[in-house]
Amino acid sequence: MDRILAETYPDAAAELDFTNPFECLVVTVISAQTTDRRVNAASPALFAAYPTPEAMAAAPREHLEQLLGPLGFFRAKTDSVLKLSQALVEDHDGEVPARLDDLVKLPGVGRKTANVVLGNAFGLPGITVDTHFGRLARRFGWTEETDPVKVELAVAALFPKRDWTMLSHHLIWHGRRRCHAKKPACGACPLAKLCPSFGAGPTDPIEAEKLVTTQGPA
DNA sequence: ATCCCGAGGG
DNA sequence: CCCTCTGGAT
Repeated sequence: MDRILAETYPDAAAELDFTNPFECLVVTVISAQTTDRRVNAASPALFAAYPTPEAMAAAPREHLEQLLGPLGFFRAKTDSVLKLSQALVEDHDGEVPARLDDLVKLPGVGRKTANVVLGNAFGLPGITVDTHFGRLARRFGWTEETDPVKVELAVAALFPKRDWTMLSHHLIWHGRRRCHAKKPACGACPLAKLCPSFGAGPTDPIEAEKLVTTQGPA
């Protein structure tokens, strides 16, 4: 299945430059409620100006707001990256911690963001459980999403190679290119044969949500 | 109108 | 549980 996704989303590899933990962390934080295209457009200038936690912690708020403007929520995001950088400097010696417990204690970092950093920057078990993945999970009827261990087990069964870095990005691209919120491209979906919502099941995302008994992934 | 690689606060 | 933060693409 890893191979199928790699062939289906060849461009996902090009987007993979999240081995720098700080960049990975900041990019994920500012990605909230925004599209990856705008994040990718804004990121080079952001990290050219402020490549480290120390530099970003000392950045003028006005300049950050200008850089983050096109993303939306720019005041909240400026606040987030400033507080995040300051916490990294003050509490973690300017380094991004590689443990889930430490990551979620950082201001503005929740479980989704922490898992992205673990999976992408550190190569540890941690998948990108974003809204894209939420749709996929609902379609597959995974109702234990709130238990991250269950989610990881389910995904590991689907992707036995467990290349967490590529998996995270393939799931993102799968959400972007196939498993849309509205009008999903089920006909071109590489997971169609495995998806309970394909064919007999409802393909409309609103109908598919009725399949679950609990909330989506946290 | 709806949604996007969410988190914090009430 | 609810709400707010925000702008651009479709």
